[in-house]
Amino acid sequence: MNIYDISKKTGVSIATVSRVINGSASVSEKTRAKVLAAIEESGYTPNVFARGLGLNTMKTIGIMCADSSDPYLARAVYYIEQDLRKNNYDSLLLCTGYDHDVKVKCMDQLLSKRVDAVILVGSNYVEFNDEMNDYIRNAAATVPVMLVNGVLNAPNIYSTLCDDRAAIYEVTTSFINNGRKKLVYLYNSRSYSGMKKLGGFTDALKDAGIPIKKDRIVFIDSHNVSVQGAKKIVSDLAKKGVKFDGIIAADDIISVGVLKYAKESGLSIPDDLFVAGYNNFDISECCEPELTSVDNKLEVLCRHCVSTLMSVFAEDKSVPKRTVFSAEIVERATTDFKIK
Amino acid sequence: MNIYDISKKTGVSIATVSRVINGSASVSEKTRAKVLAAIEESGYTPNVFARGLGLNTMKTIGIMCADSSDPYLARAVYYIEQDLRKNNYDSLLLCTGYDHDVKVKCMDQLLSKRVDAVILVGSNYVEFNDEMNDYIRNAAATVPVMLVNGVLNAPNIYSTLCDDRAAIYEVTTSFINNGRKKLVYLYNSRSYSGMKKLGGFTDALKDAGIPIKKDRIVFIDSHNVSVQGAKKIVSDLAKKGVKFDGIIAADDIISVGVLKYAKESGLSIPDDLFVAGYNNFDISECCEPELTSVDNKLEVLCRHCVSTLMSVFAEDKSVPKRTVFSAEIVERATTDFKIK
DNA sequence: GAAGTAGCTGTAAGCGCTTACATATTAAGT
DNA sequence: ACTTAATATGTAAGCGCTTACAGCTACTTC
Repeated sequence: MNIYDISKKTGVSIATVSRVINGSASVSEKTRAKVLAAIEESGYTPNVFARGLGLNTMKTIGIMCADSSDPYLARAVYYIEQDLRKNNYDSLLLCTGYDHDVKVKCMDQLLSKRVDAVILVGSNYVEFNDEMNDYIRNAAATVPVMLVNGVLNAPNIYSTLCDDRAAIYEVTTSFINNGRKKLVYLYNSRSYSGMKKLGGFTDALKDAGIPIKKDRIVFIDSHNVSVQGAKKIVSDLAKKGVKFDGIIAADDIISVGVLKYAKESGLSIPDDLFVAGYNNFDISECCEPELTSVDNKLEVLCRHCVSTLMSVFAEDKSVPKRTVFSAEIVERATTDFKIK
Repeated sequence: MNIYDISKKTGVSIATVSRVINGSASVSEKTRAKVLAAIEESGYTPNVFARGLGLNTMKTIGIMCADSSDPYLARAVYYIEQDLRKNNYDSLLLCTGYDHDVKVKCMDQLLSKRVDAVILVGSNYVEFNDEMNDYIRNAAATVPVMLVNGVLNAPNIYSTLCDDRAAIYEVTTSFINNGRKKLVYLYNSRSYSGMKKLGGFTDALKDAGIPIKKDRIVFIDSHNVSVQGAKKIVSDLAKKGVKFDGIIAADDIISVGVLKYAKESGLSIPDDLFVAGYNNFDISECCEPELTSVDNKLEVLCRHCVSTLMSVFAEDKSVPKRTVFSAEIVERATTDFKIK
């Protein structure tokens, strides 16, 4: 069952059938109707490979994310896939992990599949070390590259992101305004966005005239990013004699570890300790007490990313290269911000 | 840059280049090396569309899941994508939602993309009403269909699943053996697997000689499957005068709602109330007290599904049509099973 | 040394579609 | 009725690859 069958069935040439399929103009209404009826009746679907050969596109977008089982990234993938499909694009998903070489390899793989664009989901793709971003710039020479939560200034690269720095700055300032001066920051990513967040924390301290101490800024490597891992790290910190009355974490799961530590060591939250997380996951509502967190507007970012991509495809010249949204602080029971 | 360029560069015909690319035999070592070197040097990648036209496959598998932002399904997608890629297959992801018509449409879309197989992830694809499963059987006429957590007996359909019925039976029996007789079962899916779980619950009651009461078996529709939604449902149940000393839920998130209700109404867990969930999500470790749950071996299922698919591709005649794994009950602080 | 054989390699015919260009049809203007 | 332009359709040349088949070379074997 191919285009020739439809051609025979209707008595028109395959060119006309093709025109109908592609919605091209200059086909008479009568012919169009006849062809569509034949297609409908026979259940014919054009062969995508042949189509791809001719059009050099298969209406497929490559989505790269480090780990689609991460609730944050999973949600992003979901939103993106939904919106892409609404626009008649399919999604080729690659979970790359956090290793740079794997990312590069995956990018090659996507490009070799001739995807129409690549969407990089998550702040971990744009490295702070800019040389490592060459693979993204190279890709952009072939297809548009969309960054969700990452920034890279180069032709054909578009960014949609959330002002993470401002959000952490605000959280930190709220802690300070409520008398919490012994602050600890726990972070798990040295990506562009990870460093921005960290900057938000240190800037807030600076602006409040609080000295920045190295041992209060703790990096947690990926295999310790779990409830138990984070709990142990806070516990170790306390054992080392570090005092704290407020802990801000770059990811909710880390904060939950902090809560578990607090419970175990009899700390009362929020009286003895303020805790805030980031991402506003489901878990921030599941834990006890419920967690103050930063909602970084993932759905907004993702939808905007897709709509931007569609504008790029439409060769809309006024497409913004970078769009920044504001995060929203969702206060729950682990903090008590009297002063705003 | 195409196969002709490589042909020119090496002085062999395109047929030979093609043979090298496809690893076909009967190419001399010398020629092979020369061609590979040229490919390497020029960074040539075969055009997948042309390849697809010739071979009628693009080494792409369609993955359908209702909602990749659901932590359970997200993890499944992750495992499957990983394993598929290890086997040089790419993943075309479609999040279909729970609406039957959308599922059917998505299946068509996948088939029209000429995927090499379809993997349906999640128990919601196989409907208890068997007529509704025709779309799956039809698909299986074209490509192998793999079910993760679903069963359908038809040619070219392969199932990998977990014995959910046995798991719920065991949990329920453990509740009963510990003196909990006023049990409530909360479920959110009438899929094949959902009905099996429910059967596990009722069978356990039957075998223990406990009468089954309708108002203790509560269906929660999808928009109430959330912490707050579940909390309200339990609260309403209590208001209606239903007494309970044990609640078993078909999903962890529902159980967390139960915990929130218990806290609010001053119930002590596990003394006043046993609670068990299902799926053993991250959240079961985040909530307070930590949740007893059923680990249904998702990773095992997914990896087995992919390896089965590879066997199907290899035309291995001894591929099992159905493989059942046992779930594992992970006891945490919301129950206290003295007797096993 | 002729004939047969095994191992490589090349030729060319598709795969099913798109589209530039040529041609046929129709409508409009005089 | 006759030209001109606009519209509708057909023809055929690709797109870049795979692969059946044919052809060539270099060995055997008697």
